[in-house]
Amino acid sequence: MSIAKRRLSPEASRNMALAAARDLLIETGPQSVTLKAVAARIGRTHANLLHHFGSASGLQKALAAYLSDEVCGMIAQAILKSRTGEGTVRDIVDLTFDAFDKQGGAALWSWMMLTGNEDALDPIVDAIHALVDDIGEGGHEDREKHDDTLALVLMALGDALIGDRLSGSLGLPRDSARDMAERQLEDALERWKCEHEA
Amino acid sequence: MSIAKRRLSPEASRNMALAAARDLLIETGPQSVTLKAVAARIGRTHANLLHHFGSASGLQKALAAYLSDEVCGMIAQAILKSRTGEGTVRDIVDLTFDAFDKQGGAALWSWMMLTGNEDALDPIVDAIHALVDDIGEGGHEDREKHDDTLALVLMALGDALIGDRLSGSLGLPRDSARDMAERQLEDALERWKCEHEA
DNA sequence: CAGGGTATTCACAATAAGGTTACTAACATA
DNA sequence: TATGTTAGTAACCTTATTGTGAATACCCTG
Repeated sequence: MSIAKRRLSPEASRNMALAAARDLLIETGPQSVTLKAVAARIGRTHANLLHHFGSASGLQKALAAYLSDEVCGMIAQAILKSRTGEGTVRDIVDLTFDAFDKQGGAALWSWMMLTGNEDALDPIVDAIHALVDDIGEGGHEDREKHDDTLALVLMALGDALIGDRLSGSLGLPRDSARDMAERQLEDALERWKCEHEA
Repeated sequence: MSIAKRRLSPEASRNMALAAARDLLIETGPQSVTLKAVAARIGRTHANLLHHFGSASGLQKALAAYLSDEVCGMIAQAILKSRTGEGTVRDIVDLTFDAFDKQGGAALWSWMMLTGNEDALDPIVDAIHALVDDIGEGGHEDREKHDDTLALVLMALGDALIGDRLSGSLGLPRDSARDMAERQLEDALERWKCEHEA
């Protein structure tokens, strides 16, 4: 993870730190994303991170932007692929769920909300905005589809947080939520197709 | 909130503390549910809470149990009412969403998950289990319905955490998620009715 | 009323996190 | 080579939170 000994460029240093912070977030949860822990991962001191990010919440905000870009980029790809027929609806569902689950989106986002660090949420919201703009080429179809986007994202977030525990408790297989989301999204697309042809 | 000066019974003391902790959780988020802050609310010292709950995580676990009972009780009532025709599907949706949103369920639950305090989740899962058992009198219809329960709860959790921010960003009214959940739940009930009659 | 149990507090310690300041040393450039 | 800029560090501070142990003061029961 940490190779270079010293005197990295500011950008390289920041990127190393952000990657380490992301890994830490995914592995051990948001509470362990501290200046000291992140610094230790890249062989630096916590004072060094303060030098680069200004403050602890500065690091968090940068991490939010970093993660949002990474994740929204992947989702955008999946949606574009599904549009040209290369990908399926299930791909979109899986990527969205993974973004929140395996890639730490849920941990980060809900942590920001719960700790009231709402500034750090701006880059996330911006990224989603860009993603939605990216997808809806026109503008006529958007409003109806946004309902389904909302439902998909909310389920993905909820599933990442408590899906494991809850589905287990209900006696359901682990990917029930994904199945549900897929079904609902397909219904919505079909409904939209019908209306579009009429 | 705090009237009695001293020497409450252990039970009364615990209940006062838990109610204060719940209010604190709802008003200012889980991070502010500290021994000191809760103690201040009821005119006690943090050492006193340690005496009653053993440790900080003991308090959290007790709070989880307290909240789960409160919340699941309300939902159970709504479901039973809807069954006798006194209540609507929307009532179930609203109560579930409120349980996570206004009553602090989302903050508490996701906090427990994110901080890895999974022991504290047991009472929540137990309460949900009891709720589900309570509702499904038979056993034949359960498995199909559990899918919809899962989707409802996941959306409610997600909505409580980021619904405000996300629906705003998508240009949707604040209760879009509730509308979606209501629609999906009604579809599910109708589907189940058809199958049941056949 | 005396006594014991215990709810409650006080004073203190330990830890961990963010932050500040002054210093060192690498790199670019004149 | 001299010099300014800045990545990086070490040492310290402040604060918040959890936790401990001894000491009080209340209340019930004998």
